[in-house]
Formats: sequence, C-alpha cells, structure tokens
Amino acid sequence: MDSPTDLFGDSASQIHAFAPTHSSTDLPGVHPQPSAGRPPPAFRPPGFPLIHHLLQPGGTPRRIGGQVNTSLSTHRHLEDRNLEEDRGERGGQVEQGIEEGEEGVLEGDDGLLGVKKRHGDAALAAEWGQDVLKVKRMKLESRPRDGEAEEGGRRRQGGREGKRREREELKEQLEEARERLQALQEKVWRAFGEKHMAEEEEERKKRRGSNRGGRDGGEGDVGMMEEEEDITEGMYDEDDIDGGEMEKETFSLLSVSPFDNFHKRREERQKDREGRMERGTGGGLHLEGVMEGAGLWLDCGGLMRGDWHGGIEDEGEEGGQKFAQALKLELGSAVARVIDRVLRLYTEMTDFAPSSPPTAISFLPSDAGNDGGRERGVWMGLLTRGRGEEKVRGKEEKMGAQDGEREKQLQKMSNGSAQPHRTEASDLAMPLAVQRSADIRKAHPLLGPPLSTHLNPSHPNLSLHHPSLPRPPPLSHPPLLPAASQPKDPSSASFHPSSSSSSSSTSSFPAPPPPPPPPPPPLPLPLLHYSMQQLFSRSLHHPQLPHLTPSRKDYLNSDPFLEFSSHPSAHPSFPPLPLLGHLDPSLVRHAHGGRERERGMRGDSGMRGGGGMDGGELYLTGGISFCRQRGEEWGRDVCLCTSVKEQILNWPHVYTQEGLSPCHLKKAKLMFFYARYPSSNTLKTYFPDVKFNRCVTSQMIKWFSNFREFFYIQMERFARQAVREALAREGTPRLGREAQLRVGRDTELYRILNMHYNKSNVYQVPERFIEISEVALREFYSAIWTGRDSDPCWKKGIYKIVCKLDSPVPDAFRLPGCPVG
DNA sequence: TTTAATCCTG
DNA sequence: CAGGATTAAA
Repeated sequence: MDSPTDLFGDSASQIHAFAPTHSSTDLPGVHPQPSAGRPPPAFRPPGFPLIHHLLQPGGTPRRIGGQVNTSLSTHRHLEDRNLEEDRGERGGQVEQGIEEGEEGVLEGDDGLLGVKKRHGDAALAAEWGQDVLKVKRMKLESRPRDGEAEEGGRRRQGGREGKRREREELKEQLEEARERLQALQEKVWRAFGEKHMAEEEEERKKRRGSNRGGRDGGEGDVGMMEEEEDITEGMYDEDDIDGGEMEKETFSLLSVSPFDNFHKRREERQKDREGRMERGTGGGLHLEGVMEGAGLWLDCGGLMRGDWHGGIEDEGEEGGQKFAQALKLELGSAVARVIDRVLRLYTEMTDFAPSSPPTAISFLPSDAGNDGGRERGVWMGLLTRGRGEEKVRGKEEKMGAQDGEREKQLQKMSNGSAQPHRTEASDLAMPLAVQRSADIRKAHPLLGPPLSTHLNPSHPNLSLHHPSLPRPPPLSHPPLLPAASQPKDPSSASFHPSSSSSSSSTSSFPAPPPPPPPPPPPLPLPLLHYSMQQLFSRSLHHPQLPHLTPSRKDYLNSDPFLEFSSHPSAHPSFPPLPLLGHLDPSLVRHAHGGRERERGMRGDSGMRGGGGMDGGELYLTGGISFCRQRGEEWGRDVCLCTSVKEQILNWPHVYTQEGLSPCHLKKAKLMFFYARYPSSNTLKTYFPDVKFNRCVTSQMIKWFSNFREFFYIQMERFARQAVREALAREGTPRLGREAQLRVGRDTELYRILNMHYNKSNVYQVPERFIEISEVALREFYSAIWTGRDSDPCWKKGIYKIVCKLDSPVPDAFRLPGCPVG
C-alpha cells in the first residue's frame, strides 16, 4: 500500500507483471494514454487524475504523484513507440503516422461514442470479449503463482472452460450497451441543434461509406472523429474549467460509482483496440492488452478488486458476467451523466442568460414621486449632494431618477467581482464562510467580538437579507421599534418638544412591550467579516454558471492572492492569510486597499466610515471602512461593492457596534428635526447601539454638520428666491415676503427638507421643525434683504439663532434602531 | 493643543 | 456625505 505500484495489485507478481514500466518495445500494441498525447489545455484524460486517487482504498495522495508520473513516463515511451510503429508499418508516412497517432489519442478519448462509430461491426465485441477473458485469465494464472506472472502472456490458453459461452454473453451485453450508447448519443446530437444535426447526417453517411469501404477506414474516419472531438472535448473542457464541480462529482463517484473511473479507463482501452485494428494488428492476444486490462481492473479500486477476486474464487464465469453487468450499468449511468452535463451546459448557455440570474437583485424603478430632479437640475451642488446620498440609501429608499446610476454601479460591481473568477466561490466558499464566520471572529482578534456580544435575535427588525432571499419591497421595512413604543401621533407625541420627553417616556419608554420574537436569522450575516459578506455578494450577483467557471489554478495563481500570501503585513487591517486561505482568494483582491479596484470604488460613494478599534481590534464597521486606530493612524478603506455596502449597511444594527450604518444615518437625520446642534453626549444618549469612540463621534458630528449645511443652503436659496420674487413685485415686498417665507407642508422647501432628512417618508416631520425652518428662512431673507450677506460672517448670527432653537429629542430615539412615525 | 464648526471640494 | 483646510473657541 505504500508503493505506487499498489495500483497494479497487491501481489508481487502482479506488480511485476503489470507495472506500466515496460519499455516501448515491450508494448507494441498499447496505445498511449491520453494525458500525454496532447497539450494540457486541449485535453485531460477524463477522470483519471482527478478521480483515480480517490478511488484508491487508501486514498493516499502519494499515489497521485506516482500514478501520474508513471503514466506520463509510460506515455512518453508509448509516443515513441507510436512513432516507431508508424515508421515500420507505414513506411515513409512518418509524419502522417504521428499525426494519426495523435488523432487516435484524441479521438479515442472521447470514449465509447467514438468507439462505436469506429467499430460499427461485431469485431469490436469479439475483441473486447477476448480482452476481458485475457485479463481474467491473467489474473487467474498470476495469482496462484506468484513469481510467474511474467509468463502470463504465454499462458493465455488457460481457463478455456465456458469460454465460448462467455464470449457470446459478452457479445450480447456489449451490443446492448452499444445500442444504449447510440441512443444516448443521438440525444446529444439533437441537443446540439440543427447545426450538429446536419453534421450528424454527414457523419452517418461517412460512417456508412467507411463501413462499406472496409477496414482501411482512413480519411473518412479522421474527419468524422474530428467532429466527435468537438463535443467530447467540450465536455472535458468543462471538466477542466469547472474544477469545483468536478471535484464534487469526484466525491460522489467515490461513494457511488467506482465504475466510472473504470468506464473512462475502458474508453482508453477501446481506443487501443481501435488503434490496433486500424493498423491491422487487432485480434491477437497481446500481452500489453492483458496488462492494460489488469491495470484497468485494479485501477478501479477496492470494489472492482473485490469483485475481481470474488470472480476468481467463486466461478470464473460469474466474474465475466459481473463484469458485463456492471459494465452495462455503469456505461449507461456514466454516459447519461455526461449527456446530462452537456445538456445542462448548453441549456445554461442558451437559456440561462447571465443577465437574469434568479438571485440577482432587481432594482425595479419605484415611484418617482420623490425624485426631486427639478431641484437638482437647478442647483448643481444640491445635485451632487442628493445623488451622493442616494447611493448609500437603504433598499427601502426610493430610487427615483437614480435607477440608471444605481444600475450602472451594480453592473460595475458585478463586473468587477466577476472579472477574475466568477462563481466558484459562491458555491464552494459560501457555506464555508457561513460555517466559519463565528469561529473566525471568535478565533481572531481582528475580526471583532464574538457573536454573543452582538446578536440580539429578539429584535423585531432583524431582517437579514441573505442573497438567496428576495429583497423586501421598498417601504416594506418593518418598524424598527415596537408599535406601542412609537408615538402614534407624531404631531402630538413627538413633535412638541416640551411634552415629548415626558409624555413619550410615560407611554412607551423604557419598557416597550416585547414583540413576538422573530425567527432566528438563518445566517449571522451582519456578524460576518466583510470578506464573508463579499462571498454572499458574489453569490448574489453571480449564480452558478459552470461553463463560465475558470480553472481553479487560475485564481490560485492570481497575483493578489500570492501577493497577499507573501505580504500579509502589507494589509494590517486584514486578517492574515490562514483565515482567508479558506475563502475565495478573490476576496483577497478586495482586501487590497489602495489598488486600482479601490480607486475605482472609492468614488462610488458610500459612506466611509466609522470604524474603530479598541486596542487595535478590527470590527466590521457600518461605514464599510476598517479603521485601525493606532495613535492617529487610520486604516485604509476597504473596497466593497455597492451592493455589499447596501447589504451590510442596511442590516439593522441591533447590536452595540462600532461604526455607523445607514440606519444610524437615517436616525440622525430624523434627529435633526429636533436637534440641529446636538452635543456628543446627546448623540451618545440617542445612539445606545453605537459604541462611540473618537472616530464615530467625529463622523456623527460631521453628519450633523452636513445636515446643517444642507439646511442652511436650502434656507439661503429659498430666501434669495423670495427676495428676488419680492423685488420682482416692486412696491409690495412686504406682502410677497409673507407669502414666500412660509414652510408649510405644501411648500417646495418642505418637500426638499423632508426628502433629505426623511427620505423614506415614514416619519412625520414635526411641526416644530417647520417653525424653525421658517425662522431660519426669514432670518436669511432679512439678512439678504438688508444686504447683510455682504458680510463674510453674515450667517453666523443666523446660526446662533437656529442653535438656540434646538428641541429635546423624543425618547423614542433612545432606543436602538430607527424610529418611525 | 485639542476640538469643533464652517467652507470648499469631490 | 466625506475629506481637507481654515478658523475659532476651549
């Protein structure tokens, strides 16, 4: 078992007799194994390198190398042998002989389909039956006489009892199998459509002609085989490409069908038969055929070996029957499997357009009632601001006129993540990520606190958006607070600042009725490291397209992967490679902050944010960024795709987390209705689910600074507009002012403000805010009207006035999540 | 010096 | 909305 030669049996004689170390001259009739008959990209022997080692009883990896090396070296000999043989048999047509030898390799490997065509008569059946018997006899003779196995070739006349009957049975079996194969093959042809149908017709003609023409076959066969190669090679190319699937299939085969390997090996053998027959040497009992057959058997692993021994020890005839039955079954299943794969391949390529993945997010245009495009068109600054915000708005936000842009972003993201490797991670790594997420976070200090500190499964708004789940429709966001805890009438409960604190606290806070516990989240996605989330994003946007899956070695050799492997320290804010090594290596590409991908994404929007670390720990931050707080140093931003941002940021943060999410942003905007100048303590009070640090505090203060900026810009803008209109109505500025300086709920200014701070419109704008807005508007109007705006500091007075108008924030804001109402 | 607000820019 | 620069206050 410790030697690669175990492949060829467990007895020393078998090892000696069947080891494929014969020189080329020893194997005049053996066709080269396919793996070396062609450059790797064009062909790989189906199942042999991938499956074989798994079929070994021990499954020890060393066998792989031994087997491969052996086969390769044997191959080289065989190729040489082919050359010599061609020289000897075809005289001066050396080059042609080589070429056809190659053809034989290629065509023979496409398996029974090709075999059938090239051997449309009973000669194959006879030949095959002979080979089976040869193998069997070889086993029978070599086993009891260890040490004499090398003479097996000379003892080919032994065990002739029942031989004829066996041959007849095997002939029948073979004919059955061939009929099935033919039917299946015709299915394949039909699946390829009219183009291939035409080729099929042509091929049939050729075959008929070839059969009529006798055994010299020749040119017509070559042409025909080339057509076959188109298909089978495509099938095997799929294997090459779809390493993951191949691997899965390998595992299934390991437990289900060791005959599959046998089947594929048998294809090779059939091809050898063909080669010999074409050369006019078929029919004889050659030692190489026996040895190969033995190798074939033994390569099939324990099951086959057991069957073989059973056949020996019980009755020789049953062995043959077993073989025939098993062959029949396995041929059918294996070919059917291949056909299924081909059909699936083609149906996916034709019907399963990548543009319509079932799990892809579809940003359907929502109602355009909140577009606000007019304002944006007028004010460029507002345009950019408005757009910038919408890029990070949650899914429940209305798209308005930004659908196209978001679609572009989505597409860009999609392209970006799909560029190097498309789907394999989504299939292979996603469950891994799910399984490992908790452990990783627990195990690695850079990945944040353990789950238990975050998870709050009882929160009603713990709606996790697994990529496989459909996104909730816009505005279907469930309330973030228990219904009873929210002011039913915002105008009374939360609008009046004087009563809000007392009344709301008595009604709902701090003991909201316990909502019915929602079902636990299927996946702790919010707790995943962003790389995990990236996996989900990839799976979200790139459903399985096996025909697009690149070879595994492609991404294993991808530069970012190796680069990161070599220099993990270059990315201090990223987990070390051992963790990522189990993930899709393309994730590492995303971890390369400051590279071209990031440069492309940074401008995309989003809020960067607020992440922070205590003691150098790394957390998933609501603002996407990873912040490494070491002294004053901030970590580089980590690139995330827009949809990932949305997924991450829109997860309700019911945990105390570092960093700010869009929910926090939304809440802050609603808070702006009450407090334009909140202190940091106020913020800490009303964001209990945020673990404040310097970074987060600064970001939130910056938020309010931006809110104020927008607010004052609007005030100034409408004030100036009122002044212009007043001046237009010469003589009656006073009346115009009264008519203009109003911020009712029916005014454009109100609509803009509501759109900005309450975009989802789920919160009733407090009347007090409208009053304060009117105050600010009039102050601006007054300053502009009186010409004070010529003073560079003319706004400061207005700021001071507005600052004094802050109201207490309703207690509902003290709860985590976003208040609605 | 630190903090924060504003202004400006992207 | 964030970052940078500037300014002013603590």
